[in-house]
Amino acid sequence: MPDSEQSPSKKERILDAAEELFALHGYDGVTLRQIAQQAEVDVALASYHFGKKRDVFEATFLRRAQIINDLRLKSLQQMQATQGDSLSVEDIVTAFLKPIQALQMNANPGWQNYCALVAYINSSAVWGKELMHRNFDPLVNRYMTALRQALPNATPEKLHWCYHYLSGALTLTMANTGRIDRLSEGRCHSDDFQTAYDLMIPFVTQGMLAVCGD
Amino acid sequence: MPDSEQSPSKKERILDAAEELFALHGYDGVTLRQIAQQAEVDVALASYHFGKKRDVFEATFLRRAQIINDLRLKSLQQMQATQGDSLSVEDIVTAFLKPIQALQMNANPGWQNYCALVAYINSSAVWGKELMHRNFDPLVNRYMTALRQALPNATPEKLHWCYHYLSGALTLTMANTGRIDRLSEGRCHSDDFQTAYDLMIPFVTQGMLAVCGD
DNA sequence: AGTTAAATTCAACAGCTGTTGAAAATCAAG
DNA sequence: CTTGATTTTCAACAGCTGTTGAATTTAACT
Repeated sequence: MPDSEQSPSKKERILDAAEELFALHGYDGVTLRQIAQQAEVDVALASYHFGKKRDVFEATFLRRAQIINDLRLKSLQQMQATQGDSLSVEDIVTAFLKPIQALQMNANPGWQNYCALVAYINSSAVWGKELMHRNFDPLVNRYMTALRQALPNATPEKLHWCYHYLSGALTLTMANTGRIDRLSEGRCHSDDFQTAYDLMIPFVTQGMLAVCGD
Repeated sequence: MPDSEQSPSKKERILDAAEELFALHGYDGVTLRQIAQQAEVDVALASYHFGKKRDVFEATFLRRAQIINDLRLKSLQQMQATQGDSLSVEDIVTAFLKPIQALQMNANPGWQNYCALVAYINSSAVWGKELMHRNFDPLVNRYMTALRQALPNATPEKLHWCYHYLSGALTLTMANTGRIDRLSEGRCHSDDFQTAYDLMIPFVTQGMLAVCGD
């Protein structure tokens, strides 16, 4: 049963609605009834398909997580194929950020909502971080390995803190909160992902070299 | 009526409890009854003192906002007094980050909770950002002015994006989520603010110079 | 068409939510 | 102590919450 060119099933509509609402208001700021209403579906259907409310949230998170991981893995491998086996810091940072930039510039609004959802989970202090650890950290460790090779004199501690800063800048950008629009009085736009990521690459690259370089 | 060396009033206990719980679970993840229970106070007292639930949240946010602004303003002025009128990028970044580092390393746990609360608001996509704009952006603009002088060839757009990256790295650090502990398998600690901010300064400084330097 | 399973809705539940008006307690001042 | 104001509690409200079991519709297959 091909699902291309086909209106999304009710099950998928529930995840679409959950994706948007959870990203905007967080886990506790959304009710199953709001999700059902936006998906034009009965309240009980979410429980039937996914179980408890937390399972709805997890299903929303898991639906696209593997796709992002695959894109980022391919991005790193392709960079290694074209640039040789020893990558520069800029190569690694570029490989890490470009897939996210492409997703957020995508016409499909689902990916924008999903990126904001991941940002919400990443900056959440409670149970959400366990989801991040299980689903994203294995891939992040591949990038950490590449960084260790590009910066052989750096301590693991410094490398992790540098990734932490990258993660923070990336998270706030993915969250797409509109803060920069206000602060810059309209000169910058939260959804100008072209500029956001193109400038983030040299920023993070030189930051890492400053902290971890020889 | 002096309030030093005096056990905190019930009104203050409510704000202390709200500070901790809102920082941990977000606005919708906390009920007035939970706040009242932690403050060992009746439910209705929060409404009596502050009004609606949103007013409790705003009061929690406003209680310490001006103190942070004053500290940061003094920090910038002191840097200008000692370093002369033309500050380096590193001076400005240092003046911006050091007060927060001091607050989070403070023995008073209230400030740690408050820093996490500010991080929550800053990465929230909804009404919270208005609070940030009104209470923090005036001070941030003073720092932006200093940065414009230190980087005269940078466009305002690039400068704002650089501050955005700084803000992201800072927000994730203030949030103190424990993510870095997991990813680094115990090598780094979210609450090692000494290392966190000492490394953030060169990271952000060189990032800004790379994007906005000549 | 008939049968079986899956998908979807309906109806209802016990429990919790923010909020408020009245009662009670505490405090300040004469 | 009496008075009046402020603070704190009590009790209750209407409305919303997640969840579930039964009923109904839709789909799949013979």
